[in-house]
Amino acid sequence: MINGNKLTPAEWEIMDTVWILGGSPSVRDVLEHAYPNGEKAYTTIQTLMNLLEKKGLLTRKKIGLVNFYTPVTQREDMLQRETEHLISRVFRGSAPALANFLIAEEDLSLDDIKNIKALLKEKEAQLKEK
Amino acid sequence: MINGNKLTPAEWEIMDTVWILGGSPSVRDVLEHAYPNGEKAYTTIQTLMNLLEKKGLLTRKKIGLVNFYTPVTQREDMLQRETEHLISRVFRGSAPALANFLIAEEDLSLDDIKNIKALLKEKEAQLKEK
DNA sequence: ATAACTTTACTATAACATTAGTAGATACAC
DNA sequence: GTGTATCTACTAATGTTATAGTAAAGTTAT
Repeated sequence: MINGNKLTPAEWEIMDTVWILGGSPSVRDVLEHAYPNGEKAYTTIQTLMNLLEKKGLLTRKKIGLVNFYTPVTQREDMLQRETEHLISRVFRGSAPALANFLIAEEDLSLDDIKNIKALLKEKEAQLKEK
Repeated sequence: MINGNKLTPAEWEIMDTVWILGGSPSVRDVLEHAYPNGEKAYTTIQTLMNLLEKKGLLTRKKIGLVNFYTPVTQREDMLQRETEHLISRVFRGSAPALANFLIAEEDLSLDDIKNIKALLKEKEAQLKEK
């Protein structure tokens, strides 16, 4: 979990791009992938990525002139973190409440439901095993 | 959905307290419920609640000396808004992805699973009906 | 070896979020 | 009716996030 720093929206966009690109992208890599039409300045991304290094979410290594940034966590860790944040803040700490809400309010197809059911079955078996 | 303004954490705390209290609480009501040990100053809450009025999330009505603030939206609208925000930002727009993650990664009890199954069954019936 | 380009490090600024102080009005207890 | 407390409206200070400019250094193509 690295540390308690919450990712800001701009930071999340950067991290997500880094994860999508995979490996150790440079500032330019991220810029071109995330903002292909110059929506943000090169130096903006640079500043943010250096900030993310300071926060411990990226490490960087200079090769020749260029810095390459490697993510410290997996994207999955962030899913966890963000989901738990939603649950605690909005669903008052209840994961089932979020699950219920999802099923009741979000558009799920019959296929989706089938998948979820299968997953539940698995999970159930797992739990009973103990 | 009122408008595009995203609730900040401090604002969310206020709104949540207003919803919990129900009706049309005053600044003092919110302060005492949310920060019973003087964690924040009266005027801080006041400022925030007036801001929330400006943003269109609360309306206020002065009775005698005191302002009473009424929420414009239901808490459920916010659940929706926040959940969809998470889905789009973190789960790349896929509600089923969040559902899967929830089941796989969050601690659900056998009872929880039973409940979810029941809900799914209902939803399924609903979908097939059409 | 110089001009054009890229990258870095550093700095600046603007916007937004958070917190709270102060002055003046009103209410109330006595 | 005067003192105490409460509330409002207004304003200010501080912190955080987001954006980008500039100067200097490295790279490359001619």
